[in-house]
Amino acid sequence: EDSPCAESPPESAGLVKLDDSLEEDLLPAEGGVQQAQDEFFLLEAKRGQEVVLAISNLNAQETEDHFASSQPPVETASSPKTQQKTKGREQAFHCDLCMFTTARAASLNRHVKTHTNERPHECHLCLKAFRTVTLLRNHINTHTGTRPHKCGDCDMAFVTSGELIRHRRYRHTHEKPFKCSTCKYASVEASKLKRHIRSHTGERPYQCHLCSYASKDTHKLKRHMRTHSGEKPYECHVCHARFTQSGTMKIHIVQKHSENVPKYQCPHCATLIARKSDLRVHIHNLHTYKAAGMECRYCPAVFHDRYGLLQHQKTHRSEKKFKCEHCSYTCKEGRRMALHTRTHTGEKPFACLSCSQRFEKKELLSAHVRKCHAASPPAPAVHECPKCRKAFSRWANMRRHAGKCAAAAPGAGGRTQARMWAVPKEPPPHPQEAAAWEAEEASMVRGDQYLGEMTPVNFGETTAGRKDLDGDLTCEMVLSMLNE
DNA sequence: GGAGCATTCGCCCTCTGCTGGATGGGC
DNA sequence: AGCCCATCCAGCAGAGGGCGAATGCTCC
Ligand SMILES: [Zn+2]
Ligand SMILES: [Zn+2]
Ligand SMILES: [Zn+2]
Ligand SMILES: [Zn+2]
Ligand SMILES: [Zn+2]
Repeated sequence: EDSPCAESPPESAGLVKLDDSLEEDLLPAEGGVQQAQDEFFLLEAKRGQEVVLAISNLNAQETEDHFASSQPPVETASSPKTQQKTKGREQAFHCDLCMFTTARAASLNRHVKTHTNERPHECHLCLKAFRTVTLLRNHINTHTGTRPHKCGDCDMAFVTSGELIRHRRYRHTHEKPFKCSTCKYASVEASKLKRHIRSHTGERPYQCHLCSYASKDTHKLKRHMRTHSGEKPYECHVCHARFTQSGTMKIHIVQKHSENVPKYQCPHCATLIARKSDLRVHIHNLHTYKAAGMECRYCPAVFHDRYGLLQHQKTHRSEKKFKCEHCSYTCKEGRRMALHTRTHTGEKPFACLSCSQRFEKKELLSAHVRKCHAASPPAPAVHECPKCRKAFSRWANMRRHAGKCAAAAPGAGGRTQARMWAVPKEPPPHPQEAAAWEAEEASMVRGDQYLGEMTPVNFGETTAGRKDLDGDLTCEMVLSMLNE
């Protein structure tokens, strides 16, 4: 019901960015294999084992999840969970109505009640019913707003003690008992570690039934489904444009409906660019060393970065070195002068194949063909990348893509089909997006030296201008400045 | 049989970053 | 009069954080 049309709650105020990620002194990869044994082992040895086993258990646990969940997102794994209760000699108790199995009769009895929906304890305020009085009491507390377990460090309060403990770990103590055995990630909840481990294994258990996409968690699949349904749940409250994701709308509002829009300053030229990723594109296209030199259009000078080339070419602006010997026409390019000379010589190199008329310029010929020999007018004009066969509506955009496509799949021989979500067989170590940032060849500028510096600059402003960008102005700070 | 924990499920949020269509100015 | 291309922009997927509630389990 509450359509997420409006702003996000000012939740991000207390956004403690990284800071305390001082990365300790744990040795990185090699020493980190077993780094998990620390004081936690002493306190909770049992859970420590679970954590260490997390990766190898993942598959079995996952199939269990599918059994347990009401609608399994993927039907593929009908793998048996037979082995799990074979530990004891006592026989297992099976539920007749579902796959539930347990070693204790009492547990089975309790479980069966979940099928019968037997809920003797009814709320007198909303008529909802519950299995036990504890659950009823907790429910009534949500009506009355009584949350007996209050946090001592903030003003939040909770119905159960477990919720309070978890809250304090998230917000105050930052205790993260579940540690990844292959990297430094740690989480408050086991499910978060499980989700994280999928980024190591590449496992994607949640398969879209309409396309080849599969995701690593349910929310991403749900979000993906909007690409099939066309649903756009988020609406800009100013111009009523709609968006598929909240973050996209947020960027829209900042960029279109607020003044003093934050910009990112290129560290190599005066260009200001609205989006950080576009600044990356800018740096990649204009400030990256190209082994093959590029020659100035007007003189023999050669450059290895496009920005230098463009700057240089501007210095030719007022020159007119080429003068037509038949008229007063002047220009600065020999190539262009050659075209002009045709107007005097009458040369018409472009012939129409249909009617043998000849034209002096290519544009004239194509205009003629359009007008006189228009067979099928529209011709949607699909341009295909020669390397990956992906189709583009515009030639220029295809070229832009093809340039990267070469670098992206160097040895693949040219058959990197569109973008397959089939589970990668050999999982990438840790597909951090920042990796794509590397320039393919020796770049004039080393990529990593920007990542920390690309802070937006607020301009058109008195003191917050571009000089005091001494590294500490984060995007969040700028945005909060804009909000008042 | 509860009470009182722990564990799991489910939902929703934010931040991040790349991609390619669209646009507009320069040549 | 077009082409090129740098930038704008929305689409969309990546990772992770936080909470409410159901379910499981152990002990009394
Ligand atoms: Zn608190
Ligand atoms: Zn990890
Ligand atoms: Zn799909
Ligand atoms: Zn708007
Ligand atoms: Zn620049």
